[in-house]
Amino acid sequence: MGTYLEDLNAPQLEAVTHGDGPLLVLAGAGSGKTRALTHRIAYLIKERGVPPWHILAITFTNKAAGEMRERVAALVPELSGDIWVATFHSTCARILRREASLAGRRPDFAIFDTADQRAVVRRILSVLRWEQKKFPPAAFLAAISTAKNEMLGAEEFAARSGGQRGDFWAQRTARVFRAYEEELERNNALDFDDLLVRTVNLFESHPDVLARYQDRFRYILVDEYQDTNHAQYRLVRALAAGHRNLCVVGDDDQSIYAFRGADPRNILEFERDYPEAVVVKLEQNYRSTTTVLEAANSLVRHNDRRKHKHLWTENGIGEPIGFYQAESQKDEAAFVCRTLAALMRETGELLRRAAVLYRTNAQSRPLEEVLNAAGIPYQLVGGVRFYERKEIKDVIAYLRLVANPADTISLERVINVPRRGVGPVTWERVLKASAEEGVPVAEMLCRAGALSGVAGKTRDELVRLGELLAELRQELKHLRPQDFVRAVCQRAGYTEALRAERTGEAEDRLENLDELHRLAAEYHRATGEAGLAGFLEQVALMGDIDEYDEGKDRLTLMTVHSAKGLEFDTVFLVGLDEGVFPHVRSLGEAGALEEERRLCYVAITRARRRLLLSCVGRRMTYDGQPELMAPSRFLRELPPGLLRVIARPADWLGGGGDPARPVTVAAGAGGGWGAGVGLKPAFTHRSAGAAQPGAVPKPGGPSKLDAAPKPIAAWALRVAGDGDTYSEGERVRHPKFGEGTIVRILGTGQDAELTVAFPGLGLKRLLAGYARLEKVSADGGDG
DNA sequence: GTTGATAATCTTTTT
DNA sequence: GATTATCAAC
Repeated sequence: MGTYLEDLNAPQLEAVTHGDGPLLVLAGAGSGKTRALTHRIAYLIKERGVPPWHILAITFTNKAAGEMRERVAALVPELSGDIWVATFHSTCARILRREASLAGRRPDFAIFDTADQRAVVRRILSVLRWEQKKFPPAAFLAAISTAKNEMLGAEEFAARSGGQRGDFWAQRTARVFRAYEEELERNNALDFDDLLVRTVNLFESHPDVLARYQDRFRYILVDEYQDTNHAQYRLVRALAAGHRNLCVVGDDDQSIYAFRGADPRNILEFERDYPEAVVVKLEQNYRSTTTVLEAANSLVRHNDRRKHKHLWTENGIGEPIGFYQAESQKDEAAFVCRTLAALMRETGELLRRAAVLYRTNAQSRPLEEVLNAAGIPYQLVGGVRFYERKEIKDVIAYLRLVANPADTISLERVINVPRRGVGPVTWERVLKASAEEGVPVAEMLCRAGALSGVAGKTRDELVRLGELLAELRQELKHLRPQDFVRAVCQRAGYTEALRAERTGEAEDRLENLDELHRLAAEYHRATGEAGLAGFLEQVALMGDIDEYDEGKDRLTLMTVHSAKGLEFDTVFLVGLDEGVFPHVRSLGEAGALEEERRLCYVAITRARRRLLLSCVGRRMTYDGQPELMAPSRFLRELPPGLLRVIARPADWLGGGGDPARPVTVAAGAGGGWGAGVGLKPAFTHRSAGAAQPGAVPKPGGPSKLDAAPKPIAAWALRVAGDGDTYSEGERVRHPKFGEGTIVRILGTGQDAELTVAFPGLGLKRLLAGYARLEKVSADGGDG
């Protein structure tokens, strides 16, 4: 009893691990809910003797799935056999492929991502001759997705919208919806929603199939239940109907995916569907300090629509929440850098225990620039993802064509990459011929010779491409995924064209292609699968390559959405400006604003020990005009007493002064902000936090701030150091760019921005305080 | 018919 | 700041 719970020391968690039957766990942030799930799995296997293959654990991201698998493996080293831990989408894809093969149908469907969906709608609009400006594809896609989440097909949607006569938009949407479904069918493709919907339809219409899966998955666990949509709810309901051993874990305060169809009804319907369900509330937080938690509680109390919950913790007060009002995004980024440097110096903080969170991906750019200039290693999660780069998408498109010659969207992408002399007109001819003859587009290419109006070099190139794809398709059973990557890169002339460019950018792309090859090889090693279906599925469903390098000490940058489920010792939450966070698009509607607030709640509760907030106050619009923004209302919703305003970045952690002395300078700065917000320098914590009992919930370790100084990374010394001064015309050496000449200096001292001309590389803008510049003097100083 | 260049247009969040 | 619509030149 309780064997697995020693580290949590919470009796009510036993209800989660040992519980029978339907189990609804309402768990607050940092209450160890994911750990409770893994312990439940361990308990089932070790003490109940449940064979691992009877367990299905559904997580929200692939990353979470990987982590859960690792944790279970650590708890049950003797594990024999596989536990199915996966996201909803990959679970469904696997089920659909398996059932398609069993039923003798094609299991090789493609999975269309958002970009593919948009391309499909664009094509439909152009056929219908509707202007994209008047009929934005995104609007249709959103409506279609909503309908699918509600398990409505195109025909039902049309019937429903026909009932509301005169509804212009609904009727247009119905038309696009129908054409969209036909186009996907023609392409032998499913979108993200289809994966769920088709699986639910399969289960609900084929009881025999469902019964097989019910028998296989006797214990079902679902994490982040508050983010499930209706289709996911139906899926779980169907699967769990057999053995009713369903354990769902969720927190309504962390529901941040309403835009994607997440539906709070699911938690309510859970108690309705399973009247015998045991409900467990986990309200003790094991993650954060009291300060962090109070801030989070105070914020989320401003939401009306929530179940009452009050998180508490035995952890100590901890450090105050830092707040910095920046002048620009660059200044904000510099604040992050210098604060990190100070932290490292004072506490030996590790970079990988810190994260910078922001509302939108676009906010990462200035951060990256400054971090690069400072030489601080970081890891960007999400953003311009690996699989979204052009060269990767191109090669993937070739691969998809090999696997599925009907994939017009992919062919449209690469038919003229590299240049084959194909423009819109030729493409239309290929499409038309393909449709008329009922031949998949890729196979049509082989017959390009018969196409009227296509001749000469263009014709030859098309035939060659068609034959290449056909040849590779013959090899689907024999070649490994990485072989296809290589074959496509070389034989389609793709790498050749890149090499011919001879630019730095092309070099990067070639490197990325090598990386893709490596990933394919890794996939093959892990699964032993030949062919492409599995690899392409992984590519489509995996948001991000698992560059989960725990070994490297790097700062993490990501959106708040991506951060859900993670925790960091130190969290910077940047861009707390009205219009950014909360986002402008949410300001009109109360429900949307509450979701933004929950999002902010999620961000705050990622922090274990230290939370640093900042706002910018102005933003550059696209035409270069600065636009003033008010500080986020969320700042006003935090208890002022918990905040400590940081005037200069170095003031954090003392920076040479008395650490207990409140800093007041910035409180009144900036347009009308100080008074309105009511920030008072009321901070009375000692930031050195000496010997507060339980202040640091780190088991066995020394308290953070009074720990002996650890070796300081080179960059921290650099940032903290006084450094040199520079003058225009001076020669300097950069570790990466080599020698160059300073052509312009803006600002003074460590904050100066240097423009340096590097021969062959052009002009680079560097920050004096961060760039690892050496002066190139007479003695050649290599020191 | 295709290509290159210039002009215009928005910016959430993700499987 | 990056992607897309439009237009003039090969």
